[in-house]
Amino acid sequence: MKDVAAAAGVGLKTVSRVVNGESGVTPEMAARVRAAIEALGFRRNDSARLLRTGRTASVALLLEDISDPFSSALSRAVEQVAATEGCLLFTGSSAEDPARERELALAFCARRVDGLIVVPAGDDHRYLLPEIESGTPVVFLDRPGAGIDADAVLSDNAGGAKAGTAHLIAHGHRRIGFVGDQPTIHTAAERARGYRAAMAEAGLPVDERWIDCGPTDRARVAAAVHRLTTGPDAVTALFTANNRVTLAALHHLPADRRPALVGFDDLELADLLTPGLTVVAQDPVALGALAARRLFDRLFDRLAGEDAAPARLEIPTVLVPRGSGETPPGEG
Amino acid sequence: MKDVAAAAGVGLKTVSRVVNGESGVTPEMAARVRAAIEALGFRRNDSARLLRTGRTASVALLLEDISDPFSSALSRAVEQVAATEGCLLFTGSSAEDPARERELALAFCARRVDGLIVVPAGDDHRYLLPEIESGTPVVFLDRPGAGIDADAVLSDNAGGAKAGTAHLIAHGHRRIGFVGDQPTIHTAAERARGYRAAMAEAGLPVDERWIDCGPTDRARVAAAVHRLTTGPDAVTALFTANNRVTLAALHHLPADRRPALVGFDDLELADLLTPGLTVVAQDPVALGALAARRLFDRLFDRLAGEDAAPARLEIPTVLVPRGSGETPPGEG
DNA sequence: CTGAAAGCGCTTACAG
DNA sequence: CTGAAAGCGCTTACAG
Repeated sequence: MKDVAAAAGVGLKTVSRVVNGESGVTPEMAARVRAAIEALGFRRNDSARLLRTGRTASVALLLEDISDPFSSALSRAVEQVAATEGCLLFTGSSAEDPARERELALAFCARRVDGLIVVPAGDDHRYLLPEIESGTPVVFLDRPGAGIDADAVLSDNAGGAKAGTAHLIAHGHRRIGFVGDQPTIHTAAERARGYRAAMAEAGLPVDERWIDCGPTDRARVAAAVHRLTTGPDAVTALFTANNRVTLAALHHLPADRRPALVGFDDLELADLLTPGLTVVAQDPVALGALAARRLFDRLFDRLAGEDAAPARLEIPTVLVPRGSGETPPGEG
Repeated sequence: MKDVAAAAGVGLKTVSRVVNGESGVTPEMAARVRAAIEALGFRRNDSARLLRTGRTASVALLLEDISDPFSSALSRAVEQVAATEGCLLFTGSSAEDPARERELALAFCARRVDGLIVVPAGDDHRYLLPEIESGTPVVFLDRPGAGIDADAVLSDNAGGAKAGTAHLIAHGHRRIGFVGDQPTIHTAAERARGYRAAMAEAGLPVDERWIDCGPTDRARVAAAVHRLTTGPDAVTALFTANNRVTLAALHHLPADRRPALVGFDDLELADLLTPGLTVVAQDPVALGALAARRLFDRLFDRLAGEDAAPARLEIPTVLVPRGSGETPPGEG
């Protein structure tokens, strides 16, 4: 910019004005500046501009793993809202590792992103308190933050699991297995709660052995599914409480010896399986968009009165019957 | 930082030294600085630091659509390499719109990202020449850049399509349809080339009506598939040249009246369909990782001699037989 | 070991 | 309409 000013024989401020399209520059002066810009191949350094301005026009989205379809759908939705607000988007994956989550979150904050959306991996987010106090809005997504009173945008996990379980009950099942993620994970706990609520509401007893929570690797899920679906006490239906569990269960149980099955979270091609896979579908686009809107509302102080308090916002789920969840107990 | 220096009663440089863990500070001095940092809740502003340093420790990845599984797998791979190099990652989606691609790419460059990886949407990338000349490395991914001599990391599209088509030929097919994306798209053209090469190599004639390229929306693909698979001249096998085409074809053709089918690009659950879906699988993780490594090699001048010339790097594809591509002509 | 000065590339007041 | 000065928050080179 200094070079451009020198080449055009004008002051720095005049170059700045031309670059920013501000009014109050004689046409001939502007032309001279533009010629110099062209000749020198000048492009404004936005990082420098933003340093002076105080904002960085960027937000960060911290995910569990961006290659996961759920995460990438969240990303797209957040990106779209950010673009509307003139912001670029940083993304990062914690790989479900609390230390990495923290490291990345603080790295984003050190860059002074204008806001941060976090899909939490850890169970203690107090490290973000100084950031929030110093004015960086933080919104938690998919799971609430821990030890911290901040906005959270979540699926109606309990409601969805309850609806899915009730659907199996409505098709005649009484003995229903629940295979889920580690109970320390908020979504897993909520979904188990929904399962229990549906059983209780139908007046059905729950044998604790029907509930199998833990890591979602293939081997563990296969073992759980095998245990639940064999022997004299076998369940007649299965509620698989997340994507990876559902996938592992489908692989372990060939279609011809599969109990009724409802999964939490939709899968591409789910409708082309035989039978089609019945799921409780989340709406990642709505989740991501709402989280982003909330973030910008906070950033631009658009929240007034009681809206301004940290809130937990829920997005409903939708039950999509496709065949696997409508099989009566006998056929299993 | 100024405040910290004042509170600790030391110079700016001493604070800087403590923050950066540089040696040559008396323990008691360091302690005083650390106390002040703690008391004031100071966190270094990396954006300012990076302005002085000249680098931004960030790279950008410009995708077609991050919510697409292929794109998000690329992202994850790029992110992982970037993390190794201490860089954060910007991501953005062009939505296959050349104007948006350009706008985003230039916005990233204006932020002075250290490097840019682009999955091209447009057909003219000369707008990036000044950026490359001024020292920002650019690597094209999945498709080559146009009008510009830059690195490109691609799948072996022609080879993959040739292998997929040859696989159908090996199973007795002579009349094979090819349904693909718009021929202006590099990958689509390359895959069509591979199809023709396989047919030529087997000495089989190609009826031009067997090749149907165009937009990949459901309606158009359904029409194409319908036309190709009905009537006296129906083909006995179909090569669907990308993900969306394969998906649309699967939806249009129920399993019981489906010709043999090989798709380009893998799909989750493809192995659970009946029959399993035979595909030519790309390796998005290898693609993304190689592009990122190439970018950093350029950034850090690790390329010597003839390696330094802009290159086109290819990643092989893998044919995964699962059933749909091994049906003989009679059964269609 | 420590710090005052200059500067990264821009913008924000403020005079002319 | 135009520009010189000061400053965003840090680091780099240089004295002490």
